[in-house]
Amino acid sequence: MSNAQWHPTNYRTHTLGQIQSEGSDLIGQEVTIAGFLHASRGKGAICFADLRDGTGMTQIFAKSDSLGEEKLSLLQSLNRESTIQATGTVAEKRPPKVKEGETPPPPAYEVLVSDLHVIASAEAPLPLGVTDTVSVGLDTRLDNRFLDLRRAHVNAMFRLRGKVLQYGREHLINEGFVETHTPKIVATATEGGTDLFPMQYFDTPAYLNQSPQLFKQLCMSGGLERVFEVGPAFRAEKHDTYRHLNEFISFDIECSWADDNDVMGVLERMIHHIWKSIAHDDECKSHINTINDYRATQDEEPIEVIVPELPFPRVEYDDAIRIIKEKGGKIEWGDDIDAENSDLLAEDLPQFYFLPRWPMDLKPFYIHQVEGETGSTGRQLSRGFDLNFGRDELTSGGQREHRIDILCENLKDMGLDPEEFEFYVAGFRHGVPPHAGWGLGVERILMKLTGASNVRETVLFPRDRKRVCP
RNA sequence: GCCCGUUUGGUGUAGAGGUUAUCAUGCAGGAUUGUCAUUCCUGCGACCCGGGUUCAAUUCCCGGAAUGGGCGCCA
Repeated sequence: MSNAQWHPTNYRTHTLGQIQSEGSDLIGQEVTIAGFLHASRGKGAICFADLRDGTGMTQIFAKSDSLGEEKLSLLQSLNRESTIQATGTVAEKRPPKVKEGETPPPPAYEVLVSDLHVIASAEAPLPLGVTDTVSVGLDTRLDNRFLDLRRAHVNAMFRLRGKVLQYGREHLINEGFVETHTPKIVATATEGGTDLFPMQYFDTPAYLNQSPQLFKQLCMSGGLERVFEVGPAFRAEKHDTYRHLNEFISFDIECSWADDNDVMGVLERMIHHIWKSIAHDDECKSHINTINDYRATQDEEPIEVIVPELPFPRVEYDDAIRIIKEKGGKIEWGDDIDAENSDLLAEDLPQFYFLPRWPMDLKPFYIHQVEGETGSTGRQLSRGFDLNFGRDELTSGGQREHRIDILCENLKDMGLDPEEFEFYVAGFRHGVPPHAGWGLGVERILMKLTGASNVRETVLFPRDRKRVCP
């Protein structure tokens, strides 16, 4: 299952995955394994128990003559999900009976146990069943997330999340980006567009940062050339939807000597790399299969990793408005494109698509504008863009305003005081490269990859309007 | 913030103004079994809170709380 190198630990000589993958070489050998008691069968003179760890499953087989009466009945009386350590010899499992015409499964291996220790017994009943066929409400699941995570398809989701981040990082590093971290505790108020969580920083009022935006830009002024950051962003919006969280992880980049088109290129190449790598990674394929096995029990269509073609379609704002109007959507030039109108737009766009050249009025003060670039109504366009998938916005980005006089004007136009942003504005006073960047919602891209219909599925311990615990 | 829905064993559900409150899963006990999320038998366990209408409310009405969905805003 995993390409990782598993060294023996104090509690086990082999992982359960190793018992299966290296089983033919281990036959007759004594091993010590450990795991969760997934299921057990047999209350008589013998007992079969399935053990599960982070690498796979293995059956242990216990008989009174090899394990002893006392430990056999201990195993038989143990509640499922208890953790145990077992020692015994590896053997090939007897193949299961198969119906005529069916192909027998590949050989599997089991451990004939000679010794057993209960590490931590599980209380019954479980707040939610790890192997139960009954479905469980999201709230119950999140209240008992540690147990929910033991379910195979939920576990697979978070292993895929790690892979998305890994391949994303890998790509950006290959394009010369340096991983950075910017502060999450900030003194200035909002850069616009959202409410912030206030907090007390010793004697000074402060906030949790809504994005690394302003600091990424200072890195450009600092000559770091190309930076990326994977970190939390906090928004105090009281939204309650399938796609919003009050704490989410943003995959952010900022790139010097580049415009909006240049960083759209970085973004589509990175997403292409992530999708392609996942489609070719055996571990990822197995996670996708696990998710699809679960989806089948819920009568949901299987998910498929379709590597998107490069370049992604680009639909400029001006054209988007025209297309939406042609399709009968209610919208005027200058309006934001809401979810319903995005549905109309996405009818002819199966996967990712860029929406470049938004009206300057709809974009934050730090977005660049090129004089003379106006839309069909004659109003000023910006070098800001979105990346959508279907109705959902995954990324917001653009070329940044590096001209200090225009930057200060933009601040004033949006009702902000340049003096409050002095720490930021100062970065433009002593030479600065033209630069561009974007922020990608990790949870949202994971939703697209895994078919999750709620963003909370993609976060271990989601923070939403009603939940700060666990 | 606005609109709509839901709330029944540990979990997920069915249902009705008067029922022994359904089913599955789980749990307990027993039988069986080189099993394959074992099979079979027996048992255990529930109507969100407050007020109102009624002879009678878990069921109808009002309020609250919790929860699900849609919208706005955003990533």
